Amino acid sequence: MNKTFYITTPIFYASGKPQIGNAYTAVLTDAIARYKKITGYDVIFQTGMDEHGQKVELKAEEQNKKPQEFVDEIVLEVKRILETVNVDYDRFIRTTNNKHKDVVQKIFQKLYDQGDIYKGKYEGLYCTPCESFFTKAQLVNGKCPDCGREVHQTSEEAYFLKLKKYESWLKQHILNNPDFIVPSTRRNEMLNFIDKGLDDLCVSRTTFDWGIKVPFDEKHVIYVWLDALTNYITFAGYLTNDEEFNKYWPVNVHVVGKDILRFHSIYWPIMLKALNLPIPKQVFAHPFFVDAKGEKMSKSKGNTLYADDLVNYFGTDAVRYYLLSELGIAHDGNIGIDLIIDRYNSDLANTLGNLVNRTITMAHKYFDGVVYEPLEKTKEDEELINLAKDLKNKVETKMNELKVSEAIDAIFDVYRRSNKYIDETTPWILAKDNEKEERLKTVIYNLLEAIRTATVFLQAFLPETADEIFKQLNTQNRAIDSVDNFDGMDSGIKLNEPKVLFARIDKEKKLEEINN
RNA sequence: CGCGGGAUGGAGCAGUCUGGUAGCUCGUUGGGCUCAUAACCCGAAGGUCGUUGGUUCAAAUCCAGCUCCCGCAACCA
Repeated sequence: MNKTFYITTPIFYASGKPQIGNAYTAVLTDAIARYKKITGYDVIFQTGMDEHGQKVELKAEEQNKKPQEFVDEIVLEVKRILETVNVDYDRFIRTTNNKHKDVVQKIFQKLYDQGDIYKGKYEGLYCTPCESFFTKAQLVNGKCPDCGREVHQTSEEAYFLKLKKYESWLKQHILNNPDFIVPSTRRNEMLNFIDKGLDDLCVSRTTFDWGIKVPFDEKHVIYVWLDALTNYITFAGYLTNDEEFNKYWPVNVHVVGKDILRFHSIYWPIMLKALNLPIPKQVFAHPFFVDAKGEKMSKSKGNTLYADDLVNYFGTDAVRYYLLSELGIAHDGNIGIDLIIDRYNSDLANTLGNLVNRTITMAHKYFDGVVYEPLEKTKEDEELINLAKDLKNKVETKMNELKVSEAIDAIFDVYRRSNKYIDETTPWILAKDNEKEERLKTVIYNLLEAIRTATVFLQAFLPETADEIFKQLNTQNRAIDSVDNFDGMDSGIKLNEPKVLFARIDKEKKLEEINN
C-alpha cells in the first residue's frame, strides 16, 4: 500500500468571486499534490467552500436570494475558476453539507460536555447599523471601519473555547517541531503571539442565523472557525468512517495564506487536542502577491486581478508558471500584466518553447523524425547528462521543503543547459558531413532525452504543456523512475510534428488589446 | 525599549549559519551562429554588499550602535 498524503487548501469564503490570491493558494497546493502523486503517494487533495456566516447572509439578501441559493451559485463560480487554472482536486467540500453540520454539532456538544466550551459574555465595540463587533485595532479614527459611524461598548451572550489550558502544550509542540509551521519567520510570529497569552476564542454568535445551530441552544450559531476548520476532519471521516479517517489523518500539509495562519496553527491544533486527535503535521503559510508597484490589491484601488481573466489573456499554464515561479516561501512577490508578459517571453517562449521546437525540427530535418540509439558519449555530453540525472534529487529536495519556485527553476536549468548544448555541438555542421552522422544521432538523442527528463517533472507544475511535449516526443515514458538512466526515449520511434508551445507575445500589442 | 524579517550592480533574488577571487535570472551593450518562436550561444559594461565603529592576516559573512522598509500585535476567509 502506498504512503498516504493528505493536503488541503483553506476553504474559500463564499462572499464573492475569488481573486488571484485564492487561485494562487489552490494552484500551489495543486502543484504539491500533483508532485506527490507522480512520486507514488496515495494523495487526497481537498478544497472547498465555507458557506456560512453573516456576510453570506447579507450578500444573499442584497440579491434577494436565499442564502443556500446564493452559495449554490458561488460554488459554480469557484469551481469554474479552479478549472481555468487546472486545479485537480480530489474533493470539493461544502460546509452546508449535512454530514458536516451533524459532525460539527457533535464536536461542539462534546467540547461543551467536557468543559472546553463554556457560556460567557462577548464584550466589544459594536456598530449597531453594521451589526458587527470590531477590535480597537480595526477601528478607523475610532469609528466603524465599514460605515464610519460611532461604535459603542456592548456585550452579548456567547460560547467560548478555552485556550489557556493548552497554551504551554502548543508552545512546546511548536518548539519541538521546527517544521510544524513554515516558513520560520511565520513560526516566530506564532510563538510570539502565544507568549502574550491566549484569550479564549468566541465560537458562537447570536447576531445572524445562517450557520450551524448550537445543538442545545438554538439561538446561537456556531461561529466561523469551529465550523470552517473542522472541514478538514469531518470530510476525512471523523465520527463517520473510522477506517478512512485513520488512514488519512493527521493531514500532511495545510496550505494557507499567511493572513489565516493563526487560525490554522494555534486555534485549530487546540481544537484537535481538546478532541484528543492528532494535530496536522505541517502548516505552510505562503506569502502574497502585491501589484507591480508593491501595493496591496484591493477592489477599492481597482488593481485586483482574477485568474480567469489572466487565463484568457495568456493561457492556463502561463498563469500557473507565473504564480508558481514568482513566489518563494517567505517573501511577497509582484504580479502585473507586463510582468507576466516578460516572464512568458523569456522563460516559456524563448527558453522552453523554442528549445522543444528547434530540437524536434532538427530531428525531422536530419532523420525524418526517427529517434536513433545514442552511441558513445563524449565529454561534451557529460555536463548535460549529469545535470539531467541530478534533477530528480534536486526537485525532491526542494519539494520536501515546499520550495516550488526553486524546483521549477531546477527544471528550467536543464532546458537552459540544453539550449547551450545545441550551440556547443552545432548539429547543423554535423549534418553537412556524412561521417558525422552517428555523432549527430547521439546529439539529437541527448537533447530529446534531456527535454523528456525535465518534462517528467514539469508535469506537476504545467500539466498541459508537459502533455503536449510528450505528445510531440511521441512517448508514454513519463513515470518518475524513467529518468534514472538517461535512456527513456525509445529508439526507433518517430516523433510527431513540432508545434509552437508558447508563441512569443508582442508586449505593446498585447497591452493595448488588454486595455481595450 | 513589544516581537520578528529585510536592506547585495538598472529590476528581482542567492550567498551570511561553517569569514578567504561577489553569483543567478531579467534588462542594456558588442560579437557569434543559422536548427529555431527577431530565437539561441559567447563576451562586456554596471556593485565602497544600508550606515558607523569593532574583532581578524582577511568581513556581504562575526560583534555593537544607528537609519530606512516590511510582516505580526486577538476573534477580520
